[in-house]
Amino acid sequence: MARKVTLQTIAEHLGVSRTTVSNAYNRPDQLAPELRERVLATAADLGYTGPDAAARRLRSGGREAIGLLFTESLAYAFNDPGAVQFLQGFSRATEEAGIALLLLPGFAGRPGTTHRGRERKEAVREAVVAGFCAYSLPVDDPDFAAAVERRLPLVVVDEPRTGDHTFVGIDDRAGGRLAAAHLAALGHRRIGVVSFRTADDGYAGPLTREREAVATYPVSLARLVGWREGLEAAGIAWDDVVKEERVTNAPEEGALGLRAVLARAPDVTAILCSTDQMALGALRAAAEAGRDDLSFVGFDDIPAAGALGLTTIRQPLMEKGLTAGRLLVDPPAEGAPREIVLPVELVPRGSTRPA
Amino acid sequence: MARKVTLQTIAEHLGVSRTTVSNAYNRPDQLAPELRERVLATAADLGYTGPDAAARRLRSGGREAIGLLFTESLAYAFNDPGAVQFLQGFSRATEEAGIALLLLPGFAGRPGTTHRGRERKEAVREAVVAGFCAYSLPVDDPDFAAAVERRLPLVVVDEPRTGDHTFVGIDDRAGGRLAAAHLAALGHRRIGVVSFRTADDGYAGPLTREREAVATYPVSLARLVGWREGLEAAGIAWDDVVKEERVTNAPEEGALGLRAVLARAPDVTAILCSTDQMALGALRAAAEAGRDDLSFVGFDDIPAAGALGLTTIRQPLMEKGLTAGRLLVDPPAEGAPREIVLPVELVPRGSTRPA
DNA sequence: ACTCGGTACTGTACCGATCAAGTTGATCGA
DNA sequence: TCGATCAACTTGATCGGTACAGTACCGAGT
Repeated sequence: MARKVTLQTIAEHLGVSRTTVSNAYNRPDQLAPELRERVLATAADLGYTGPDAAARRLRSGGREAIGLLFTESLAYAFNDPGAVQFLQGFSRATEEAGIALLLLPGFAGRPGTTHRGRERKEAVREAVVAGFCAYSLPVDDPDFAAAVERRLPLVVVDEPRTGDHTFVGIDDRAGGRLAAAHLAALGHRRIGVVSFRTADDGYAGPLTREREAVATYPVSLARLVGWREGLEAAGIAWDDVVKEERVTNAPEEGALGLRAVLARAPDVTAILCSTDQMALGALRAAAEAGRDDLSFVGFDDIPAAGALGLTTIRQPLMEKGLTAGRLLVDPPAEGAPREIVLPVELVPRGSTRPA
Repeated sequence: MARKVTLQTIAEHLGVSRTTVSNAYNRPDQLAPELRERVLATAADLGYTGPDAAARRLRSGGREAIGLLFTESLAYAFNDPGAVQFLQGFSRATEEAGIALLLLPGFAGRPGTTHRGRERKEAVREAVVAGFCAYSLPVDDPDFAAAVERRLPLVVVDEPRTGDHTFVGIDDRAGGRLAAAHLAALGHRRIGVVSFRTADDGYAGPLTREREAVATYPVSLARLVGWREGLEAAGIAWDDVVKEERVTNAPEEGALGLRAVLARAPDVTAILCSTDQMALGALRAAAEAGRDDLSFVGFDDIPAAGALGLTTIRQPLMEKGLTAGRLLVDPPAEGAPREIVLPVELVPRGSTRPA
């Protein structure tokens, strides 16, 4: 294959120096307009794609992008209203600073790749960024480890809350308690739970104590614990609660979860869901099954929750993104890592009624 | 300020060579585990952030990201369901190739920046990417010009369709005709139009022939032309149509547009909207004004359109993204630029009724 | 005793540009 | 006529790494 076209190639073609060619691009006032034209023309001829961005960055610096690491595939993230809201806030922060946003590929990988291939880890190592944001990654995520290794400014959103890194999130446990207390106050005693996955093993089915014990998704777990505390405070035993775990945060999964709960315990009167997305699916599945007597509480308060009257625990999704973004755009001076916990709040709507 | 910490710094501290330190990171098998530990330890001490990504990329290559350029601010894009759907498809393509996605900052800029500052142009020049996708940019966009200058693989989505670059889009004009013909077929004769902006001058108000003439947003214009052709084919004069132009693609703007139309022509029976987002706002405003006699047709078929029963022109948003992404992930061999036009289709729903 | 192979490192060139400090030759004011 | 100024380039160093080709040393095989 022919040698790569560089400034040098063009310089030789024209019998001028590299620097002159460089100036044609970066300092038009430094050379004769006529020569500049010729440089640009031969550059076009030779298929030169302009000064190599990596090289010029090495020499001259320039503001760097911020890398963003998602739980799952990007394609999934864009399907998750919560993630999109987060991105909206986050991008506002980077944008205000004139900084680009590098979305790292998720584990979708190319066909032959294993679950979480090395590709993504490589991508993390190669990313030309000034810092990373890890959005809701499980505790044992190897990509998160790769990001930590880069030793760049790092902000963790939601999980994994290591204590060693700047953190932005909410008090999921308190949110869970609010949701459970709300149902209990309405007189519900037979409760079902549709939970987001607790670990990355693809399991779907009854959520056992054993699974709770080894959970690698702290947010899922914290919500579970919150529910438990809220229910127990009202005298409802956790073991009497019918719990179903599903894999992804999508309406269809919520629907499946609800059906599983109803199959095991047709007498439940209220359902706690890990997320609004799942709750909305469960809501629809309940309607389809003719069970419009059920109450539902979600979590997150995505826009659709308001539109469809879902009672939920609100968390400030956009603000979370904005806060995380700002922490990366100009990282605070050294010191103890900051941990920012944003408030949650119960938003009662039509989906919950007295038992 | 102290000299920047590099491989060299660490090498000197330990009395070993640069290469050895480099190997500690990249080829652990090339040195004694014990030494490697020491290298990593002093690196940590000195606050070394690991081998510089730009430098290593310069020397060793590595797969590069794809840059994405949006119409407006990123924060806005994430608020636009159409853009999000596009992103979903696009990211699936890049992800399958294990490539990262670089979202370039929009013109939100930092406080002191002018409308479309140089910052963004700089960002385009500095972006370490293998190619660009321009998503729905106006014809005179300077950032688009900057991207063209980079002479990297470039795919234009929707606009500006230059003829010189690979293009992915739809036949907006045909879509417009379908929408107009649908209303005409239902017997509507007094029609109102709520249009997305035709130029980047911040204008909002009646959409005149003069503005149509100087439009810099070809998609807006094509939809207008399509409506016109469709209506004229049914014997409705374009000048009799009450047209209002609004700035951004958001529900509130659609609501404002509708109110303006009704103020000028309370006797309209149907409304054509440039986008579903605007149509949904208009729909709500109509309900608020007690005008539930009006028919509405949108454009795009975003998810919410289905949920709220809006008649619309469907375009395959996700597929558009997927197609554009694939064209960038492995660019087709040289040759005439490809122009891919995806199909549109009328989706009749509850928002249109006979006059 | 001598080659052989392997381990653990070193030295130097080079990646593709930009930068700071020259070098030229032409123009110009006094 | 002479030095000063300026426009239009060139030279060599440098950015922070990695690749590649050694070198030095050591234990094993014959």
